[in-house]
Amino acid sequence: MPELPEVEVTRLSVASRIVSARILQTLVGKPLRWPLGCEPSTLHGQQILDVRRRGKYLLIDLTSGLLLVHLGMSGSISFGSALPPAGKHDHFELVTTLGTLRLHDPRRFGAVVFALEQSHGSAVKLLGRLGVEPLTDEFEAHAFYLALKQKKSSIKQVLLAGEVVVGVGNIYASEALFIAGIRPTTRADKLSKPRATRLHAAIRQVLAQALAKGGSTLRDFSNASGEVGHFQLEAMVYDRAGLPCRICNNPVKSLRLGQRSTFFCGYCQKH
DNA sequence: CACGGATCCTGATGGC
DNA sequence: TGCCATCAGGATCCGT
Repeated sequence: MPELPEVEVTRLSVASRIVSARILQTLVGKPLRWPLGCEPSTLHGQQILDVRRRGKYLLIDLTSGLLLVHLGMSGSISFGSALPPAGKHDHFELVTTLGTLRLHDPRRFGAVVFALEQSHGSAVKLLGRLGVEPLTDEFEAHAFYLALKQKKSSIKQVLLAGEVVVGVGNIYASEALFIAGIRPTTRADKLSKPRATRLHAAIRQVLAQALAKGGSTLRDFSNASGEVGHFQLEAMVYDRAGLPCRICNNPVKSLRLGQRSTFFCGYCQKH
């Protein structure tokens, strides 16, 4: 389940190898979350200028326009010059002069969308409401506190919504809230400045650590070279319902918040 | 406007 | 080759 660290690891493992490649052919499989938004032939002959990331989106800059790639829940990218034959869950391929970029996505929550200009077009609307990048200086504790003051839903749902800060998915949201000692159900606008500041630091810590370890979620994840992350993050609370809290030994609790499984320690985390 | 719920999809899992 | 229900998850859309 790709969250920000996994998407960034994917980007790092592809970008340097694919930049400057020219697109020769496009293969489209079963429909993904959104239509491509152009004729595949539009891409042919274009050069790949850069691979960037915004939130959980990969942005592939082309000579004219860009491709937005989202891995959804089950998506992964592989890139190489001798990939195995496409399987039934391989739904998009860019054949280039430097190798083939392939999106494998069994559940098809992912997407590849073309946008002509970064400042126009429907595809770029996907990027319009995204919050700040958590691993840059624009993610700043006081501004984070003020933004939370505007939100009345639970802090966990605010994190997942991605309008305040991007890249925090269901796993890292539970983990960051545990580290900050905050109950997932606490209303965002009720967090004091010190607690918001602690959460700010916890989000950075959790995401940076996962990134440093190669984008290891708790489930399987492999980068675009097919290397599986050996360094499995040890979850403090995620998927540990009923197991002893690693800090206080009280059983980890679980509940559903916004249709999402949520884990916390009733002793270590306060409202 | 802001918030909450439904929704898309398929593989894994567990109950019977 | 057992069948069926449930769950997982990101982000958009729709109803209140």
